[in-house]
Amino acid sequence: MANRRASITDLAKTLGLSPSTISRALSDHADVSEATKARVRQLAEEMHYQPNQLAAALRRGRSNTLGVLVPHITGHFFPLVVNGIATEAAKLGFNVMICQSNEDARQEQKNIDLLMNSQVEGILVSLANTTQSFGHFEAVRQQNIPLVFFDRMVEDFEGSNVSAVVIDDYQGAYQVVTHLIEQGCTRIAHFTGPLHLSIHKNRHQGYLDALVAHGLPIAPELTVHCEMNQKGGQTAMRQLLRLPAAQRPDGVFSSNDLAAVGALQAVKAHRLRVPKDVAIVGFSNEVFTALTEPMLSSVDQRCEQMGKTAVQLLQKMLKSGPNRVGPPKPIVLKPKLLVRESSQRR
Amino acid sequence: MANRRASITDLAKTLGLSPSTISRALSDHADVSEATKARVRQLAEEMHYQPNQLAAALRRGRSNTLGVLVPHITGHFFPLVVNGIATEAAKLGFNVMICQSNEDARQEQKNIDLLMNSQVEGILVSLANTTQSFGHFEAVRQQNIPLVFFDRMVEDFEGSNVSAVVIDDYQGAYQVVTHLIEQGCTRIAHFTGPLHLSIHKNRHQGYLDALVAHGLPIAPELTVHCEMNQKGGQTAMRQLLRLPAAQRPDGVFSSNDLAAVGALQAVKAHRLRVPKDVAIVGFSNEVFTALTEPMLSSVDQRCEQMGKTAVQLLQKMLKSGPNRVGPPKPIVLKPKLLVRESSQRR
DNA sequence: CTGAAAGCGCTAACAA
DNA sequence: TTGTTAGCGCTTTCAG
Repeated sequence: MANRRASITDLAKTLGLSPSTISRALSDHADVSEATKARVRQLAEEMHYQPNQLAAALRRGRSNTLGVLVPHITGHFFPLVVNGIATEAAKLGFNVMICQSNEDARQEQKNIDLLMNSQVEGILVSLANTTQSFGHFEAVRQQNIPLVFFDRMVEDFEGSNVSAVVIDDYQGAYQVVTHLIEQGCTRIAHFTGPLHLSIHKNRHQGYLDALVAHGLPIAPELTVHCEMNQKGGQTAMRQLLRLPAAQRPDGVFSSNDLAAVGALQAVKAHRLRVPKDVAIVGFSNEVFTALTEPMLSSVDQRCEQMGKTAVQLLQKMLKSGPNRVGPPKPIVLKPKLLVRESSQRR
Repeated sequence: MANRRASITDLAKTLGLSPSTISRALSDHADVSEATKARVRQLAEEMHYQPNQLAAALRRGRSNTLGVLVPHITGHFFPLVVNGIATEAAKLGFNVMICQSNEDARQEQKNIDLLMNSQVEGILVSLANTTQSFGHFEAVRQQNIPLVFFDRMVEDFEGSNVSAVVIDDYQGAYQVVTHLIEQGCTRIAHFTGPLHLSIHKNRHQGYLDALVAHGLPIAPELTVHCEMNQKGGQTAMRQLLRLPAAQRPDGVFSSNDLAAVGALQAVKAHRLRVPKDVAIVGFSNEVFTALTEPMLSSVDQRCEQMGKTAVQLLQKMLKSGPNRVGPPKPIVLKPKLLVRESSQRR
C-alpha cells in the first residue's frame, strides 16, 4: 500500500548492475551497450520507474525550471502571456513554475523567495502595481539569476543579468489616432485612466503626438479622465455628446476596451451611428470586442508573442552568461491595430 | 561573479556552529536558544541565505507541492479555477506547479510524468478532451499519489486515492428552464452542442426534464444543434424566427454564452424585444454577458469554488491516507443562476 | 563497457 | 542546548 517509488538503486539491484550504469543507460549515454540499455529500459517500464527530478537537480545544480510571477492569472492579458511563456519554455525543454502576486507587493516578495528556493534557473516577472520598492529583487541580482521583466518593469533597475520586454503603448495609440484621422475624423476624444500608470500615460502621449503630427488641434475638453470600465465609458461619452454640435467628437480612442463598449452603447442610445457619426477604437483586443454591434476596433497587444520573446531572452542570458552592465534596454513589441466595424467608414 | 548561494554549511562555518543547529534555528525549533537563533537569523539575512527546497524536499521525502494540469490556461473557465486552486493551496501552505495539456492526450501524458518526477504530493487534473485512454494515470494510482479530477473526469476510474469535483450542469439547466417558465415562457428553445460531450448532454437533459416537470410539451424542433459560437447562435435563432408565429419560441436557453449573444443579436435584428418577446439565458457567466444590451442572464459555474474544493479534497486525502475502494463519488457543486435583463420580465 | 565512491544541501535520529 | 552521523536519489569523476 505504502508503495515506495522505484529508484535507480532498486533497478540496479534487480538487474545486478551498478547505479551508475543504470543512470547512464537511462540517459542514453554512448558508453553503455545497447543490450544493457534495452534491459534497463524494459525493467524501468515494468517497475513504473520515475526519475526523481529533485535529486537530479540537486546533484546537477540545475533545476531546468523557470519561474513565472504574474499579478494575477485571470483576466485577458496575463493568461495569454503565460500561455506564450509556457509554450516556448516547453519547446526549449524547461519546466515552468507559475505564481501570482495578486497585485500585492508582499506576496510578490514571498513568491520571489519561493522561486529562488525552488532553484529556478531564471525568473520572468510582471510587477504587482502596488510594488514600490525592489528589495526583493536584490537577492535575485546577488545570485545572478537571470531576470526578465515583461509588461510591467522596474524602469531603473540596474543589473548585468536583467532584461525586459514590453509593448509599445505609445505606438499603439499613435496608430489608432492616425487611423481615425484617415477615416475622416477631425475631433477625436480620448478616454484615459490615471496618468501615473505608464500604460495610460504613454497612450495619452501617443494620442497627443498623433494629433499634432497630422495638424489637428489639441482640445483639452476631449481628453476625458474616467473609470476605465463600461459605466465610466458611458458616462464620459454622454458628457461629450452634450457638448455643442461643433465641439462634439466624431471619433473616440479609449485607453481600454471596456470603456469603449460603454462609449459605443452611449452613442447608440443617443440615436447616433457608429462609425458614421462617431468612430470608436478601444485598446487590448479583449474577447468581447468581436461581439459588439458594430464590432469594436482595438489594438492587439501580442500577448503570446510577449511571453515567447521573454523566454527567448531568458534563454539567451542563460547561455551567454552575464555580460552587460547598466540598466537593460527593453525589447519593445509593436502592437497591432485591428480595424473592425466601429471605425471603418467605407 | 559566479556567486554560489550561501548554504547551511556556510552559515555553520561562519558561526562556528554545526549545520544541525543552523537548520534547527532557521526552522525555529524549540531546542535552540534564543540567542543562537538571533545570531543565525541575522547572518542568514546578511548572507542572503535562501534555503534549498530541492534538498529539503529530497531529504524529507515531501515536496510540499501540488501539481495542476489543465487543458489550457486561457479562456474564461480554467484561469478562474486555477486561481481558486492557487489561492487555497497557498492558504494551506502548498506550492503549486501548473501545466497545460493543450487539449492533447500526448501532452497530458508527458505532463503527468513531469509532475510525478517533480515529486508532487498530489495532482489536480482536468482532462484534455482528446483523452481516451487512461494509462498515464496508472503510475499515479500505483504510487498512491492522491488524484483529484475537476470539471472533466474519468467516469469509471477506480482507485482508493482518487476523487473528483464537478459542476451540476443538469441542475443548472433545470434552474434556467424553470426560471424561464416562471417568467411566462411556454415555448422554450434550447441551443446545444454535440451531445456526446457530457456538459451538453447534461444541460439538454435538464432542459427536457424541467419542461416535463412543469407540464410543458417537448417540441423537437425547439432543440437546435448548432455551432456554439456567436455566428452559430445567430443562425439558429434566425431559423427559429422563420417558424410560423404559433411555433416560434418565446424563450431560449443556450448551452453557452457565445451562442446566446448570437441569439440576442438575431432577435434584435428581427425587431423583436428581449426579454419581452423572447427571453434569453446563456451558460457560463462569461465576462461579456454583463456587456450586452440587454445584459445576458447566465449560469455561474463557481469556478473559484471548484478550485478551492478540489484542493480541500486533496488535502483531506493527504491527511487521512488511502481508505476508500471503488470509483469515487464526485463532489457536485450547485451552479448559480444569475438573472439579468435578458430574461427578467417584470 | 561497467563499477566504486563521493557529494549536491538538507534534516533527523541519536548521542553528548 | 548543541554536535555527530547518516542518507534522501541522483550524477559524475576516476578507476578498472
